[in-house]
Amino acid sequence: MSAEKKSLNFIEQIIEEDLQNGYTKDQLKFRFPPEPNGYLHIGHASSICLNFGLGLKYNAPVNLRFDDTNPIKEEKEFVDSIKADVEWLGFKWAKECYASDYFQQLYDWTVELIKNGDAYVDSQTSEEIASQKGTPSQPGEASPFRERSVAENLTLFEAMKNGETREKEHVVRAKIDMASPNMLMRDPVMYRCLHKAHHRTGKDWNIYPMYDWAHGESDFIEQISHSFCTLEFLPHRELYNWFIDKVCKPGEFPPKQREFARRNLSHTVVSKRKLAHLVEKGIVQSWDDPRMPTISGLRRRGYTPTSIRNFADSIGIGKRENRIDLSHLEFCAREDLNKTAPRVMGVLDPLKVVITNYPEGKEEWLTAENLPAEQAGNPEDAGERQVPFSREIYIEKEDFREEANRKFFRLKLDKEVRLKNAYIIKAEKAIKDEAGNIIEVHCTYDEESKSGSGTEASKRKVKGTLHWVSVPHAVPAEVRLYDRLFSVEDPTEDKEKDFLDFVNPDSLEVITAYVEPSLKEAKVEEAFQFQRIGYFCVDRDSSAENLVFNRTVTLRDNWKG
RNA sequence: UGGCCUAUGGUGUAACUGGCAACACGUCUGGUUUUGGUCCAGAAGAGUCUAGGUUCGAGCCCUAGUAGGCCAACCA
Repeated sequence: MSAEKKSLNFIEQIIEEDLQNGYTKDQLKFRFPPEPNGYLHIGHASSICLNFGLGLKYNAPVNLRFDDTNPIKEEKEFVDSIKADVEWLGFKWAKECYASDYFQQLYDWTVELIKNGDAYVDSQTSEEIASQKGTPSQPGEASPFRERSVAENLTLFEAMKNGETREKEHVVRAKIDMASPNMLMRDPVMYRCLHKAHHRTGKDWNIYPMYDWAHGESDFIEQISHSFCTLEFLPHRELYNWFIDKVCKPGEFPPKQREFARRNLSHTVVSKRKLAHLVEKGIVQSWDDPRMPTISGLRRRGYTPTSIRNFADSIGIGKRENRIDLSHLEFCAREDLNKTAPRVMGVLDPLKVVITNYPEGKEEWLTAENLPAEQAGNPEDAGERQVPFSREIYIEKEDFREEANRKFFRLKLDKEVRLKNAYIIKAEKAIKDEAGNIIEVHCTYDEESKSGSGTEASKRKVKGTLHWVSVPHAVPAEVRLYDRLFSVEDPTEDKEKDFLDFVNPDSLEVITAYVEPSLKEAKVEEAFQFQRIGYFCVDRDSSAENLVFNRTVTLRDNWKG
């Protein structure tokens, strides 16, 4: 527990001020209100962490509320994926709510509004309504139906509700101000007729409320104290308050909406519509493709809940346009994985090494620790394992050069290098094919130099240490090397071009690697550090016969070789 | 022919009711290291969009510009 006071973001400042100006702590209540029409992405993660984080900080309830007012776009599949994502991130909601739970209440309130002359049924086409709306700089004009009698409005509204009117024939509008500088106040539509089954209410309703006439009221019904949304809803605030004012009786508690800037990430897109496009076009395979910035994609890529929460917390919350560099997300992945991911050895691009003075047919099982001492809080827990060693091993092709300057800490002719957890070897000869490519390296090993043996030879300082895998014991594995999905920081910046023009053609490379046999036991989603290479996790496509690993992120690499 | 929001190192956030710009990522040095990882030590990098004003003093307040964003879906 650190008592040091962290500076508050502007959202927390608002809450603190409210707490000083009359709000009590038990009035505090938040919500995360996704529309179930797609998968959650890293931007939503920010919002989830904000709202649930506030809940944790103030010990206040946080509802998970599905904004399901549009049956044309919404599906149960998305409800389920959203719940799974929020849970996976590690948050618990107080209540699972649905805007559709409030359809009756919304209907009753609308009847009241009509009776009070605050709403009316408009029987024009959407085009007519749009043309009367005016422009941001010119006032709109009133609908010819604006002064319809209360009785007629009520009759029509009832008919709409009962499905006795056609879709598009009528809408209900709030009667506010056609000259308002805020376009949203120019008699916004509250209800439209949709003869479409809803994923929860079935065929009960033929009218569905619009966002503005549902969201604030849902907040009010649930007695949410602070309703946080992204900046594009700022102009909606006036309407939000107008509606709340109509339903909130004296003594009742009106929620307040406040807005923050959505988070953008470099080299990707953070928009449900664009992400859906990537899936539909087959540019990625699914919503949870490991290249997707969706929560399910990041999960499959190997990101941990902790890493995502740390990311959200560390980028903070603000009101200005932003684009967080991908390297910051990657840092968060490494930071967490470094502490927890067992170290293993795998060779991505193999070069065979024959240790000529090692007896043919001999094999040894050497001890390797799963986590370096400095990472293993309790070394007992991390444990150690045995890795097989033999006369023929694979090393990484790039780890051998016939000659190189002294900055090259790896294997070169006539020089020594340490094999991690094993022996010190010296390169004697490079074997080449007719084209001159090195296809094999012959080495000798120092039998006395075995790691952990405690001999003088084992303690010798050699500058380089290489990872390796014994050839006869090597397990082939499919490894999916992922890179940024887009080759530019902001694929949407160039308005002349389609964002798809900037897709990185090399965002996925599939290779066969050779890994140590202990990995045969690896379970789906388990994360490992392939030493000297990066963090990898077991993909859900993996099986005992065909291991599949996803590269989450490479290790940081300071070598400018 | 409008209204609203925003403007701090390369990036993202800070700077309590005005008191000589901080933290993280990234970059660069050096040390440690059986991972060119981790860890440790250090450095460079903004004088806070511009111009005025208020003030003993302004990134914070005021005015006017400039730039970017949002607003005219029976979407959310």
